[in-house]
Amino acid sequence: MALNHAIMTAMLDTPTTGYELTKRFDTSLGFFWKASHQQIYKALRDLEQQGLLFSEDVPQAGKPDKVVYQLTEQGRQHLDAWVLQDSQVREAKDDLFVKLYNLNAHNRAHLRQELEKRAHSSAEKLSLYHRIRNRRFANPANLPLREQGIYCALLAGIRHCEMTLDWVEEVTPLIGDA
Amino acid sequence: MALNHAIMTAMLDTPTTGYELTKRFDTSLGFFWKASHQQIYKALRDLEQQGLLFSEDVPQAGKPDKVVYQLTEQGRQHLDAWVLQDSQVREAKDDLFVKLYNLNAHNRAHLRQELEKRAHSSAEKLSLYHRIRNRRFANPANLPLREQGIYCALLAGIRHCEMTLDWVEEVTPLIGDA
DNA sequence: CTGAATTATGCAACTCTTTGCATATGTAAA
DNA sequence: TTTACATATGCAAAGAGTTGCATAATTCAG
Repeated sequence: MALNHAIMTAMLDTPTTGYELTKRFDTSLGFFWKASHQQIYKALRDLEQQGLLFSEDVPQAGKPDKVVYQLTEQGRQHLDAWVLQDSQVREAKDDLFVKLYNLNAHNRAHLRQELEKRAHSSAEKLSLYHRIRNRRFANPANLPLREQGIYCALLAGIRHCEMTLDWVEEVTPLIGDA
Repeated sequence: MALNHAIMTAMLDTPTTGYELTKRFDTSLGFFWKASHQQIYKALRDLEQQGLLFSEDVPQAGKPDKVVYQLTEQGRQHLDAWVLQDSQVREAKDDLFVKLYNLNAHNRAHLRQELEKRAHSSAEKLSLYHRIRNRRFANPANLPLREQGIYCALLAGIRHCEMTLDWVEEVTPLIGDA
């Protein structure tokens, strides 16, 4: 159950609320692990019950009150131990490839559009990744080790987007008819 | 529920048993969509109940009897319609990236090993993909359209493996300490 | 003939994810 | 002042996937 570990990872530095996590899971770590707010709030409660997090109710003026969670020492140890476990690769499941197996004259125009959409969203994400790299990783060699790890993940994201763009450019003519 | 569609896709050409599908989901379509035999047999029964497949019991000599499923006309139409729907991109969830966010002096050696393992399995898969390309797609321009679609998917697989190999090579020194 | 492997299928429990619905407070614009 | 938006949290049902267990026929090696 890596969602729990992703959540704990997101809390390594700073105590956080479910709401903030939800937003962060749309960026940064969220590039590699998506989760809905329903999942997150549930996971936070579960993790607290397991003693891996603890929470404080924080009343706020001008906003609804919030619940701030942070890692316990046990949580930190649990996370450390998890990182040292072997990870099994869970292959991506992607509709688009299944659909490509169905390519025919009747759906080729649609599938070309899907490829374009894919390229478009890759291009957008790529430019976001570039902005992050320029802002946060301008001089990667001098970063603390953990930041380097995050940088490695970012580089994977960048490469993935670039690959998708190249691939779409390569295969669009194969699908042809435009 | 794209598993159902993946199964129907795998049956476009030939009637098939759950057992054969299970094996095929370790290759070909299975590169892009994994499923266990428990999932597959269940899905086959469900699809038959929905009228998208129909089955024949085939007694065999020298082996246990089998149940051969094939697409109904309704199933074919359903699949066609599904291909024309917009597909939402379900991002890959990958432990390894979450773990990289936890990089520290204590786990760097382990994470370097994980990267190596990843590179190794990518290299293996890549050589398998190359074999498939040479055997089945030596002259892609002359293939029927549907085969071209399959070829596009294969090219994505190839690029993905290559990307992974390049990425591991790039980031291994960043993790360093070896 | 016994035990292992292959072919062939299935149930049940559990975990994980998605989807739809729900609630409550406060701010800012129309 | 009504409406929309952002903040902040949650329940419940359904769908999808994993894991463990189970069965049964046949072949083949030892």
